[in-house]
Amino acid sequence: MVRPRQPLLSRGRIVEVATSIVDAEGLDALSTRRLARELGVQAPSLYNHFGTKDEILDAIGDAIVAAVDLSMFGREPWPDALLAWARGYRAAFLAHPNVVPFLARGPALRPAQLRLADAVYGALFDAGWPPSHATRIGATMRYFVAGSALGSFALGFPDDPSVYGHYPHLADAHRLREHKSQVDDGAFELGLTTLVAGFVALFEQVVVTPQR
Amino acid sequence: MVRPRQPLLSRGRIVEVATSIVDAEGLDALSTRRLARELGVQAPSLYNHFGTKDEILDAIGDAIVAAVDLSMFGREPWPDALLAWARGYRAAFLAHPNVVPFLARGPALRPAQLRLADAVYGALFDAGWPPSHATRIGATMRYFVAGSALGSFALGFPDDPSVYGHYPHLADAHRLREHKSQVDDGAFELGLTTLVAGFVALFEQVVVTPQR
DNA sequence: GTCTATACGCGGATAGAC
DNA sequence: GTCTATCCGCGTATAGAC
Repeated sequence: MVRPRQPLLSRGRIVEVATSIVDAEGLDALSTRRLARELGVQAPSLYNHFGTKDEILDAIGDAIVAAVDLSMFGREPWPDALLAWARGYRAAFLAHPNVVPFLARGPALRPAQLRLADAVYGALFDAGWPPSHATRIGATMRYFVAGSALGSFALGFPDDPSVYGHYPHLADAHRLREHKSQVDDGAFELGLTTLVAGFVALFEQVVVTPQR
Repeated sequence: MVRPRQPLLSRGRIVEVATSIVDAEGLDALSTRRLARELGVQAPSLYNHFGTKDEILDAIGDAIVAAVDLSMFGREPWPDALLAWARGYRAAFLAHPNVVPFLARGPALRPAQLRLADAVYGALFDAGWPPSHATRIGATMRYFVAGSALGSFALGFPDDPSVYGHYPHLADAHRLREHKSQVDDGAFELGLTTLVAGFVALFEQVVVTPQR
């Protein structure tokens, strides 16, 4: 093969192709050899741009989080901003469901996460929430959004009715898969609106009328 | 080696030792060869009891979920039962934090999950919730508990202050790790009590006074 | 600084003997 | 039901060509 004058690889191109492989065929399909082949290159060449395979996966995760819209913070009242942000955050995860299990592997230095935390925390703080409340509300929201993106609730139930013989209350559970989006989206909206409404009520107690 | 009359292996013993390896050293430390060595056996012998390594991991996950206490359902009013169950569910996950990323891989046929879903859904249905609400409340709770068990919020923030130079609102974020339990437990309790309180209010609207 | 060629050790898994 | 022998793909280290 003729060696081109311009580099064949760049971090951006590697992340792009890696994301498409994971999206199409899952995390296990992403090997360094496979990725290199699709990039027209040999596997060790990747190590000129990333130290390890995990760093490539971290970069994929970072790109996904970086795509989350944060523009509502500071432009809308904090409860509306929280709602819009959470919906966008979940949508960004659901666009790359195969990556989510990797994101669950634990904390990593992903700059986009810090930008996001800064925006959420900052909006709550600027609205008048005490720091400890702002932190906990941000964490609570992340727990909920991450959990809802993590795996479909409906898909956890096989559509074979015979599975449910010994579970008296699950006689209709085999139909959950058919109504996947109603179930999953409905549960997300129920939880989201319940949380934000609760925070609005708490705001009244903690910030607006803190005296007895 | 002398061939023993009694089988050396059983599913239970395999799962037990595999769990201890994962708990002590993480998911990556669990290889079939390592597991076999600790069981006093050669790696391929494991395949007489499990079809793949993933089946072993599924069995670990199932054992963890099976340990979640469900006895409060039917014994306590549904809001109290939900609170107690959610705390126990999270505690069961936090007792085996290294397994959680595997559980995030998606739904699998894990019988203990069905038993759990049956208990939660049944308690809500018996309390008077319409099926669609009972389903969504169960899913919402699972999202939240799974998300909060998935990864510490506090540990996502490095304790090196210099990281936060460009994030105006995160000037004190390097101290989050010190207060890990306050942050993580506090956020869990905030979200949990907010959700259940919201469901109690909704119950009033949907079930107690559905007219007008 | 970027890519190729080669190689090491370990992983999951299978086939067949006992 | 467990063993031995073996296969193949994996992440990645290293050396050297350009």
